[in-house]
This record gives sequence, C-alpha cells and structure tokens, in this order.
Amino acid sequence: MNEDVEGDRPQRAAKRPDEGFQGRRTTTLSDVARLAGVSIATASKALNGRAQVRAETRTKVLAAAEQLSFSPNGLARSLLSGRSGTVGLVTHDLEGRFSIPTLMGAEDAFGSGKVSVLLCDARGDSIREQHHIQALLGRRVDGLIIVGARPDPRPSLGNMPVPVVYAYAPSDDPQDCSLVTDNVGGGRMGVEHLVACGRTRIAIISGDASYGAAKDRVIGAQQALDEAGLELVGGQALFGAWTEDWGRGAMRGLLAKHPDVDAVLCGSDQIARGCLDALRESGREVPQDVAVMGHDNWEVLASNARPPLTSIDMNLEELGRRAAARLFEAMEGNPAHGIETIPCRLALRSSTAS
Amino acid sequence: MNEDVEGDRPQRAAKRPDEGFQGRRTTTLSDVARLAGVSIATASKALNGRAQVRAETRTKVLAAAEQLSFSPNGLARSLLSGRSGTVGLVTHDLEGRFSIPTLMGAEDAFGSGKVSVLLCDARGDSIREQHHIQALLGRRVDGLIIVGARPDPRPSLGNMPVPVVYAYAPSDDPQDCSLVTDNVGGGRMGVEHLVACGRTRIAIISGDASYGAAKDRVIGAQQALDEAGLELVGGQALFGAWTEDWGRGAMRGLLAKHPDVDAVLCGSDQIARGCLDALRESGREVPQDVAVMGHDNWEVLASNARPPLTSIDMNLEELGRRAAARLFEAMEGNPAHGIETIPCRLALRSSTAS
DNA sequence: TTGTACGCGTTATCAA
DNA sequence: TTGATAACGCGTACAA
Repeated sequence: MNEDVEGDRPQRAAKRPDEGFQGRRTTTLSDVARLAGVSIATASKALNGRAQVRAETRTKVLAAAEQLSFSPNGLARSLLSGRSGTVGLVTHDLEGRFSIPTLMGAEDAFGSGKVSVLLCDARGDSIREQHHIQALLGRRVDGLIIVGARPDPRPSLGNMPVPVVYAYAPSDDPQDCSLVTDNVGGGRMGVEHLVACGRTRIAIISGDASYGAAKDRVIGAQQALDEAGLELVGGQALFGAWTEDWGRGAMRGLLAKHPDVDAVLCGSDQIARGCLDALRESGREVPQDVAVMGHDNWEVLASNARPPLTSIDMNLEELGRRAAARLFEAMEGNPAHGIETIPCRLALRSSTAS
Repeated sequence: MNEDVEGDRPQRAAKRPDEGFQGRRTTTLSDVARLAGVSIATASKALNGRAQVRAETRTKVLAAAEQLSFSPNGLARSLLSGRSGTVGLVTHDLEGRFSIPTLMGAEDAFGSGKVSVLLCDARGDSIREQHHIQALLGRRVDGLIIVGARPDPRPSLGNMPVPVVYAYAPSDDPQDCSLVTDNVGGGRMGVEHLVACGRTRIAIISGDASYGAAKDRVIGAQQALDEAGLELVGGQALFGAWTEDWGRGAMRGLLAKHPDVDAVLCGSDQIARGCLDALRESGREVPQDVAVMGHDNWEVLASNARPPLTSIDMNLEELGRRAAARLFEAMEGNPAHGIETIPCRLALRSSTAS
C-alpha cells in the first residue's frame, strides 16, 4: 500500500475527505504551473492568451496543461467573474409537444457560445416552479426562461435578481418580456391560404374553447373571412376537444348539414387527422372535393396523413431562439418589455394543393 | 443623479466593473452578518443549523437573512465542497420521441434533491458531443448521462474524470454502465399477449431492418412463437420503414396473400396505425377479425387510433430514473458495470381486447 | 517578462 | 457561544 504511483507529491493524498469517484484529484492550475516551473499567475496568463508572457514560457505551460489534461475550474472562474454562464429553463410541458422545440431553439442559440442550460420541469405546479427557481437562483444562473404549457397568460414572477423571459405562455405583467406564437395570425394565414386555393365554402373545426389559442385562431380566421367577403359555413366555428375523435365527429356532422363545404380549417393536426378520416369514409376526395388544414405542424401526424397535411407551423424553435436572444440582451443590460409575437409559417403539403 | 436610494453603503457602488443587470449587487453572507451584528462564521453556522450557536443569535441572523432575501452562493459552496451538484445530460435525440421521457425520468430522480441537470443536445454529431462534454466537465458536473438516439451500441467515451451512464443506446465497452430497453422481451411480450388472446395466425410487420431494435423485437417474438408451437404467418417478419405508409402497404399485401391472419404485431405505433387503416378499408373488424399491436406506446398515436391501440411501453421514464440512480451510486463510489435491461410493460387498449 | 498577493463567497477548524 | 482564519481554484492589479 505504499504510494509509489504518480510519484509527484503523495503527501496530499489523504487530505481530501470524501473522494466519491476513483480517488483521483482533478488537476488544478497550480499543478500545471508547478510542472511547467512557473508561477500560477504566469500559467494563467499563458493559458488565457495574455500578451505579457514569453513565447517559450507559453509553450512550456501549454505542454504541461496538455500533459495533465488540465481543464480550468468553471466554478472558480464564475465565482470570480460574477457570472455563472448558465441560464435556467423552467418548463411546464416537458412531456408535451410545445416546450421541446422551444427548448431546442434556446439550447441552439446559447449552446454554441459559453452558456449552458439548466433544465427543470415544473409540471404546471407553481409550488414546484418556485422551488426550482430558488434552486436555480442559488446556482447563480444569469437568467431564466419560463416556458408555459399553453399560450394563455400566466402570473408574473415579479422582481427577480436576474432577467426573466417568458416563452409560449406570456406573463400577465406587461413590464415583463414575453414571447408568444401568433395564433391570430396563424388563423388568418390558414383562411388566406384556403382562399388563395380558390375555396369559398370554408368551415372551422377548432379545439377546446377554454384555450385562448383555440379562440385566437378562430378570431384571425374570421378576420380573413371578412376581408375576403366570405361567410363561415355553418355560421360559426365548432369547438370541442384537441382529439381525432372530435375531428371525425365534427366533420361528419358538418357533411350532413353542409354537404357543399369545400374546405376545413382545423384547430390542430389531430383534429385534422380526424377530419381526413371522416372525409375519406364519406367518399370525398382531399383536396379535390374538400381541402383540409391543420395547425401545429406536428411532423408525425402531418406527414403521415392521407394525404399529407398542410399545416400552420408556429415556429417554436424560432421562438426559443428569440427567447434566448432577448434574455441575452437583458443580461447585457438591454431588457425588452411587453409581448413579442412570432409569426407563423405555412407548411404546405398535399391536403390543400389546389 | 445622487444615490439616495437603497441608503446603505453607496461607496461600493462603483466597485464592480460590469453590472449587466439592474446594478443591484446580490447580497452575501457578510451582508447578513453585518446586519445581524455577528461575524461571518457565526452567520454561516446559524443559517446552516449548526448546534454551536445561541438561539437568540440564530433568530437574529435568520431575520437578517430574510430581510435581505439572502440566498447562499452555490458556486462558492461547490468550489469548497468539490461537488457542483449538477449532472450533464447529453442527448442525441432531443426532437425525437425517446430522449424526452428518459430525460424526464432523470430530472425526476434528481430534481427533488439537490442535483440539477445541465442539458445539451448533440444531434448525433460526435464532434458536438465532445465539445459539450468538455464544456460540462469545465463546469465540474458530478456525472454524465449520455442518451442515444436509437438502441444500437455506440462508442464508449473511455476514461472520464466523472462517472458516466449510457441510456437507451449502450456503450460498446462492457466496463461502462449502460441502460437499455428490453426489445427482445418486448417482442416476446407482444406475441405472448396475442397468444393469450387466443390468436394463432400471427404476422409481424416490423420497421427499418437497419435498426437493432427492429431485429431484436422480431427475435423475441419468434422465441415466443416457437414456445407456443406456432408458425409465423408468411414465414418471416416483414421489414420496411417506421411509417404509417409502410404499415398500410404491408398489411394490404398480407391480407392478399394470407387472408386468414388473425393478429398482427407491429414494430411501432406508426406502423400499427397504418395497419389499422388498411384493415378497416378491407372491411375487417379489429379486434374481432384481426388483433393489432403496436410498439412504443406513443400516446398521441395509440390512444387516438381506431380502435385505441394496445402497445408495448418501453418504460423510458423508468429507464431515465434508473440511469439517474446508477449515476448517483457511481458518484458515491459504487459504480455498476455492463448493460442493464429495463423490462417493457403492456399498455392494454381495445385493439387486442379479445 | 515573471511573481506576489488579494479577492470572489462559503464552510470548517481552531482559538478565544 | 463566538470570531478570526485558512482553504477551494482562478484572474488580475501591482511589484519585482
């Protein structure tokens, strides 16, 4: 049991109380300095590319660092600089469809640089949210992104010691910085596309009326209809649930009462899938007889539909990237206020190709 | 522009060079100590519930901390303790279906306690993976979880300064600790369920043959068929793609050649959805005439199917939790080795209810 | 060009 | 019971 390995300074071996893993101490800057035969300060300057160091010395230090596979301790750096280089991302919809692209966008916008994302799932529970936020603040995150589960306003966190950006679900305080998808614009875009395809007998099968998203999309669609001088088939949008079942049932009812319908704008891709099924079973051809549009552009549903489904894409990744950008700006001292709306995008497939 | 706000110690105001946000310095332990009229050491003890402090003093300190809404600097703590209380989670499939539940399980297992998750998306790129790992190591994560995009073995990261656990995609080094889903067992479970439902003319429509998962599931199914003394309808499993289209086409072919088939085990829920469509259009009743099973238990596909789809659930959340647990053990000095397999679970719905 | 010394915010150890 | 002090690992004035 004599310590004849790693011959250098065995007397430190017993100093650390609680060596969880492998008992191998991580190498520090002073290890590098010692091996290179210089002071810690010089080693630091050499490694950080400071100018005041002789080329030969720098080479020596770099070699030593390489040999010891030195990696500077970010915690120590952060402690010194006052910024941790991390942001907290608290999501309320990790299992769901909406937070993931947002998260990807944010991770994307940060990832390349020197910022890492600490992820927490609060699952719609404000107690848990508070808990996570305290933990993140304790870790001295430089900022927070709060991702909601649905686009309805949520209570503000109030004054926080770091900048906060709300994504998908806006804060109810207009002083906060929020980013949301443009549901009104999405609905409008849907109708405009159908009109451009030459449709005039348009119906809307929306989702759960308790969601602001459902109503907003209908509002936008109605605006576009008005501008085109068209009446909604059936007189009003149909509200129900975000399911295929609802889409099927509603479509059947619609066909029974208004067999001359030539386009259906759906509140989600799931609803649209139900519509497509009902139409096929009634013998209608899509898009020849009836055009169908979804919303969300959920790839697995839209691409695999028969025919593949034209859908409104909410640009969630862009929303995430933008949230990250806004947070970044706020961290630099230029906070934005109010609600910023990210425009939708048309994902064109065959279900409307006129 | 006189500083007559926050009256306390304005002379420090100009000390910090780079006040990104609000110019408000975060309160430190020494602020608390000063306000409470005690030393830093005493304040620390009081806040951490150490015994050697008078009750009255503790109250005083607690009050001061409360008043200043003090939150201890985790970075300083970590620097001292040598553990950051964070783990890095590198995923290769953030947009996909499999990493999210795994991630949730891991977040769940850690989240309640004192560990936070740093998330990185490497997108299947080993360069990016290496980059992220270096960044995480620089942040002194206490461990790493590597989540693959599919269950085929992947190259080991080799010796790392912290414990590593591989989830979903195992490492090719048996000395590493990996957790995977039981694809063989899942296939077996599928056939056993169909046999228990009284089916004897079973066919298999699998996915992309280049995936180990596709082949493994078939192997397990074949074992169960052998044990039941049954022959596979068509003599062999059909391989194709992970799409509804493939499921539809394959099912049609199957019905043409083997109209007496009474059960189909599918390689995924998407494939199963295609099967169901083809069966319905051929006039077959599910499950009366033909039972159909999926794999993955992808809620949005399985629950909304007609009829709702029985599926094999891979227990990915459990896999994530287990990965977190194994990582935790390794961090405590008890690393596990080899590949651990998480059993599947039957998600029973109407498409097989005999 | 190099080295010394200080501070970042905590906790633990000792002495008072 | 309390307080001064030494770490933790690094960057950076300042002195040599």
